[in-house]
Amino acid sequence: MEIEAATAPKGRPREFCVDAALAAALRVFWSKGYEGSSMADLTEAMGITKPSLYAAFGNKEALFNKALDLYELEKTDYMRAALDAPTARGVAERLMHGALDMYSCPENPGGCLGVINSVACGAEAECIREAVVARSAAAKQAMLERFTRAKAEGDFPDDVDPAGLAAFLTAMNQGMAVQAGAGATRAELERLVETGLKLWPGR
Amino acid sequence: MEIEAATAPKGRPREFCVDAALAAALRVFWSKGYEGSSMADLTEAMGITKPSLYAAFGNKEALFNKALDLYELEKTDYMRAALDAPTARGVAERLMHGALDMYSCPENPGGCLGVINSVACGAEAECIREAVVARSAAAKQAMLERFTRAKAEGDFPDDVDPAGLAAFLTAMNQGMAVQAGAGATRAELERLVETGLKLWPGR
DNA sequence: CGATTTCCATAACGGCTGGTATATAAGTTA
DNA sequence: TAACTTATATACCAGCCGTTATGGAAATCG
Repeated sequence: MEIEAATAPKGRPREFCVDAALAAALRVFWSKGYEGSSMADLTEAMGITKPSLYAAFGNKEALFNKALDLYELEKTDYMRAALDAPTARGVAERLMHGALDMYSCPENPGGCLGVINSVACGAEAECIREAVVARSAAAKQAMLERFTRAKAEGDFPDDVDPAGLAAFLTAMNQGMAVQAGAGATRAELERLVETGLKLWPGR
Repeated sequence: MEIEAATAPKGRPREFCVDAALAAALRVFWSKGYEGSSMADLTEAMGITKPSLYAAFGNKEALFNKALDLYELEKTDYMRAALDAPTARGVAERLMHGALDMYSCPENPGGCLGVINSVACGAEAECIREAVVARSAAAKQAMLERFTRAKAEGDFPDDVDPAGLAAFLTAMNQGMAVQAGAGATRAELERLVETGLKLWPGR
């Protein structure tokens, strides 16, 4: 019956924290990409051995997908929050500033996990790529819907279309990610954001 | 003495065309990235065996650098041409349309060789990454100088700075590359370019 | 012609890849 | 205590990685 949380894990309890290990794995994937991260890199960073990793997470691909879930959960929630801004300009501001904070946070690896793993890869990582691309497509779709509403509400002129604006904002985010991954300083990214917002239509 | 071109290659002549093989190698690197391209992939696409490859090009890294030279030479010369446009807006137009044509040409692999290999990689490909990043930094620097001149010539308002504009255009290019690599259609990229040019300051 | 030089093809190298089989340690339940 | 269940540690697997040694084929030079 056991309605309460399972208080009796029958066998020997594991000696490591699954969440902490997953967070460590995320950092590795984030800085080296899926293909560039070897199992040796991962186990060393996670502080566990290979059998423990396989028992807890399945395999490398499953581990990546769980790391991707974690990434979306705690690293890109600024995106969801941004879409709640009252105006299209507010959305753009929150989105760019959120990206800026994330990409220039010294505790994070440079760049964006999604961009890193969606550009190109060998044959065996193709399914990873597809998974990542699908997620970013969903994000772009949400932006498109938000801007369609914004246009109906008169947030920007008639001669700019919502799809173009969504693609534009996505491109700015991706460009920031690439430049951050290439070693751009926070000041440089700030200039980029400032320029992008200066060019943003309306207000 | 031999002032004329060497007409007497002493030993057995090679049976393949070096330029064609290099072009084939470029396509592989361009679609799979440096790490994702195995020697087997390369030799198969180039139609030669591994010893021939090593004799003609050195090793994988040297082959990549030569492919990168070829890429810059014949795939990104639109960038150099763009900087010669009479106005900053002309530069932006040529740059974006040039990128659009290249990224949506069905004969090319999707994406940008530079972006693909500058985002992240394992330890052994770090030197490749640095080489690619250095080149794109040079391109950005050329753009910065062009826009500094443009500002002096009054091509755009005082409240936008040349560095920001260079970073912005670079970001647009990188965003297009990422989206093209993720499977965006030409129509989608056209919308992105159109929007970007609509937001461009002045005129 | 013979000698020399270079290229091609086969096959192998050590090392690393992601993934496991086996044995032992560390807990719980009875 | 004995029986059971699960985690850990070591060692290992087949397969691929980039790279190279070896042996023979094809050209020019003397």
